Amino acid sequence: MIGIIDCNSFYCSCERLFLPALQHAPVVVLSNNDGCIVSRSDEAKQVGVAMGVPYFQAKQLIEQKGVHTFSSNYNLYGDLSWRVMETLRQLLPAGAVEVYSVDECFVTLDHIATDQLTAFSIHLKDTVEQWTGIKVSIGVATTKVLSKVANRLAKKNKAATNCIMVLDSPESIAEALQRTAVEDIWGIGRQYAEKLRKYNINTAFDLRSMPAAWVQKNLGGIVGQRLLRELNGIPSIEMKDPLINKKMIATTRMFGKNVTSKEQIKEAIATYITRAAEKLRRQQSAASVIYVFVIPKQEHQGGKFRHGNSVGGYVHLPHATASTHQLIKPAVALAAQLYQEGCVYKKAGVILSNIVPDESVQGNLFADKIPQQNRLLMHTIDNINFAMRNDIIQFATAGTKRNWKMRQELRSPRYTSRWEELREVQ
DNA sequence: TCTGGGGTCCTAGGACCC
DNA sequence: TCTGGGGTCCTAGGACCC
Repeated sequence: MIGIIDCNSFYCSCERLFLPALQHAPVVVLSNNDGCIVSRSDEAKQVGVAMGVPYFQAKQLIEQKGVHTFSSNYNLYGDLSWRVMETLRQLLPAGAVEVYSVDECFVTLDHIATDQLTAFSIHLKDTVEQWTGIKVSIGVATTKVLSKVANRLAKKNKAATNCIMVLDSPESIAEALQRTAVEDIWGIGRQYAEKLRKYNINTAFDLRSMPAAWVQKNLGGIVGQRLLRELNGIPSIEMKDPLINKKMIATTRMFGKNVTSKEQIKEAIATYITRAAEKLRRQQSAASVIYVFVIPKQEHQGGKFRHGNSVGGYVHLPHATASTHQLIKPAVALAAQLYQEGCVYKKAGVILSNIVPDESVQGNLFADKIPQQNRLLMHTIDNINFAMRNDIIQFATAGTKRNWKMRQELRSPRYTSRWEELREVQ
């Protein structure tokens, strides 16, 4: 059997952990740049704050209902996420935990007898809560998709389920599928949901009984096939090896305010490349393709919000590298090419791809030899930046003023990862 | 006035090969 | 006037996830 373990309102729970007075208060956390609402406590949901709406639209309701608001604090969430996952790794056999996102993981439970699954799930949930202070919900079934169905229902009916649901009989599975709308199935997004509704397929139960050929034709070929098999209890989405490295690494940001000068664009791209290269080195990889893009401000024409069209371009490097300064130069040159005088920019980003393991970087017959002393230099900079604070050492291209940086006006202290921001108790 | 960031997988279609 | 078949590789873009 497979379980999915999911932290309840994760970002909000992290914020509350250090402010116990907010334990039962409505809380929301905003996306980067204080743009949208990305996490809500149950109390915030109850007073009617919707998920994903722009902050400025929800602001009035938030103030009126006394909802506590935080900018996102990824240092804090990342650290607490690690603690939750580490706790689970200690409670389960080696290799049984697949971290799926910052607040979720799949676990294999094949070593637990079927009639013990509920008791064991309670044990996992209680231990995580006791060791980390974070509450989780657990769904268990024969496939990933079905465990997601179980998890969602458990979380929706906390009082009745104690946040745990095990689907271990054909009857319980059928009932759960009947209670799940198509758009709530893992793998069905807006487009597919709309299509399914048109064919009068409204619940997961309806979808499960569709013929394979129909699903193949209408739901993205083999993606749909896999989903259908999973709904029918046949495992078709494998557990992933957590050690597999990323195939692309992106760093992209909205600007805190409108950006118009070429210098600012170049600074931003240099800063993003620095971040992306750090991520690259952390997984001991090197990249040989750099994609750089900028997004101009969209002309306002009423109706639905959308970004302007992204303007971007590639550079293929002669050999893969993880050195910031080897990446920065071509990236900034490309940014300068993309820049257009008189244009107002809202967002920019870099994506590194063609990623290979660092030790097996292919030599290039026609390019100069790779200077090896870079690696030691980069390693030293990473260590100093990690231990002291971000960017105590940085490349000059990245700028010193950075007046384009994102807004984060409501960020809580990084309680668990910075000495100078430790929680103080009088 | 103000709308996030970072990923994965798959498909279709073009270029190119013999 | 007549113009094949089969395959691979690459890229752009779509759909999805949290």
